[in-house]
Amino acid sequence: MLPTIRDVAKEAGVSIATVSRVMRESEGVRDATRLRVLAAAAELEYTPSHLGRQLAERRHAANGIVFPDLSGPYYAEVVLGYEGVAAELRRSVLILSTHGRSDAEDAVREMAGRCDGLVILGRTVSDAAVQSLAARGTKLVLVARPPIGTVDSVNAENHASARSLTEHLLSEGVRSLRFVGDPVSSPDVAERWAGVRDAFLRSESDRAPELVTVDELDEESGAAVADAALAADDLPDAFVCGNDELALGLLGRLAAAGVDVPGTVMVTGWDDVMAARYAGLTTVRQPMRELGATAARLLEELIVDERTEPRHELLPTELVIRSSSSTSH
Amino acid sequence: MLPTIRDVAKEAGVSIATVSRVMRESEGVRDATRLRVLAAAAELEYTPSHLGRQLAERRHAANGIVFPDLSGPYYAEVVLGYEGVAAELRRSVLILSTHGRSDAEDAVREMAGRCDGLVILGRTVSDAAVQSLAARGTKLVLVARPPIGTVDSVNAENHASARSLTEHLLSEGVRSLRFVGDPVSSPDVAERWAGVRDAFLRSESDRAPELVTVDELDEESGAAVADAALAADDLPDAFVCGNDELALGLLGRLAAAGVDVPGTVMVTGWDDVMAARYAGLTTVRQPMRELGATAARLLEELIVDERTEPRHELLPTELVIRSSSSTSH
DNA sequence: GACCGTGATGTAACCGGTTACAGAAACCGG
DNA sequence: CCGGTTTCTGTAACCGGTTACATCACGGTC
Repeated sequence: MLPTIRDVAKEAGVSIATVSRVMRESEGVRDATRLRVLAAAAELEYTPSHLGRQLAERRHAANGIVFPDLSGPYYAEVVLGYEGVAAELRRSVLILSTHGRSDAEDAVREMAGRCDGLVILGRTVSDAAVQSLAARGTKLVLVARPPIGTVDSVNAENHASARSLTEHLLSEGVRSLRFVGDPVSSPDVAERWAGVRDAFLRSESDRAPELVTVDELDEESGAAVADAALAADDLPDAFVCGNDELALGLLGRLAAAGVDVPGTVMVTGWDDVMAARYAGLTTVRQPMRELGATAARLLEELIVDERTEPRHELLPTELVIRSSSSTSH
Repeated sequence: MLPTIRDVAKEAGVSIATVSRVMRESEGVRDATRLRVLAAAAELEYTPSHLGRQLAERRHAANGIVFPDLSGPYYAEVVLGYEGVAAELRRSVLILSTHGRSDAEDAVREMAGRCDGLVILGRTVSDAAVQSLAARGTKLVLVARPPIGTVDSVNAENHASARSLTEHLLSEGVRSLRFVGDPVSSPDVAERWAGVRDAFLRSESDRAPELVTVDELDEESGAAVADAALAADDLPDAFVCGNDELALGLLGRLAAAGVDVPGTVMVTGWDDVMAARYAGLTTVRQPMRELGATAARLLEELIVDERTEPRHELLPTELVIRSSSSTSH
């Protein structure tokens, strides 16, 4: 059994209140007493229990972050950005992946009970669950998800970059475009699709852009889309994918089939994950770390400053043109 | 203020002990009473406080995982593998990156005070710190780090795959080899370098393998190594890198300089991160997720079963030959 | 020498649960 | 209808800290 504050008090011949004051570095303890307590604490290798302290102070000094499914590089980067700032603020970080689990909302609620605040990435929990957490006073920041009620949010700009991307493709001679993604499960993807469609329709293109819905935003799904298109001998001028992993999967399958990219078909992704650079994939760069870091700062404000008026951050993105959509790169 | 067990007791007209029994689903509560308590709990939207519960039970139902620096894809994967299993076991997961911080050991100790057990990746904390945690009774599992005392460990096999890799390179005609990495800060890298050197020396090669030490195992360092070699006009037949990120950085710079890979120089990495596939990088695949998952299971055994004899797991690896070291791929 | 103010320390209530043990209620057979 | 079980519920101590308030010792002042 680890030593408690009472053991130290007995060892030093003082009361537990004095030990507490010394450990918390409060004022009003005589130097002689302080040294005696410190000596006793060192002797017993005493460290104050977080549990006792947290219960008395009614705070956790810990925040949580919830992310979906078996996150690829995108979420990992966001979480790392978050962790960096949280650690600076001397807060512990709890993570929770809702991967597949049907009891995700329970798990989130459970985590809320261990934290002073929560960051929620994407559509991991229902709007109703977010509302109910907020109603119970849980401090919340949403990332990659549109604001709900008066809950803070951090998002990357999607519309403008969707327009730039589409205009780039049009200027490269693209006349038919197929968007790959799942606008329902990912708010980001929904905005991207809307932005691409609008920009495409605004041009004098002959065909409306198509939408191919996939279940998961991963390489496998991208490969499946490529297979289907190859089997039907139905390739558009460009595949615009909702994220890089879809695009990479698609690209790999097209290359295996000997299709000329970008000659026959162009492919673009979104996020600019590390692999995109090496695959020569045109994409839209998101500040992934910065998304997490910003969320951590907003959450801290909510907890420490008791800020009440909501804030919504929109971080800039950047079109990155590579060889998968351009002959000059 | 959130409702407490006393509020529910008053609302239901019972004692707090009864409420506790109902919430814990203990035996021996009459159905009529149980329903009354559940109704009161629902009415007040009561959820038991983790803090109070944990203090009374003297357990956290949470584990921590410590990883170095601002981890690239490798650590992210290990953490995800860990999280998946921990969540199944209904344990919360705390993460801590020791990135640069000089007070890393304090932070780890702090985290130990919040958890029932800890997984430590790589050389994030000193051997002495590990020993001292173990001595205080903290349940520990080391990953990607050789065993210390009687502390559990999980590692990927390095020697055999280092030999396979080296033999592959020799069979491709490599006569001079330069290893890139930091054997001091990473035990894995140290083993890899030792394995490569041994295998290379055992052949009838004319030159001993060289070692180039870098500060960080990232793309930037790899690029710097390439730059230095190019500037000195001193390219070996093969760069064998301690991880994929070094290799990718190196590869990118060589490609930019118009050097023929694998014709003029071959490049290999380690880990098989996602980007390695798209860069055509020869590497050694590690079961990254499985490393984390195994660590989670070992830790659970330590905590639940009070197992005392240490276990050391060695997970298999696999040589993956791609175009960066082979003309036939 | 009595009085008072100040600063150091101790006492005890409290944070929100769990649980050993005591006590009450319900049930049983005779 | 009574005593003995059995089953349910309540009381109170405890987990390990924090902190408001009481107390006490001490030094200074008149």
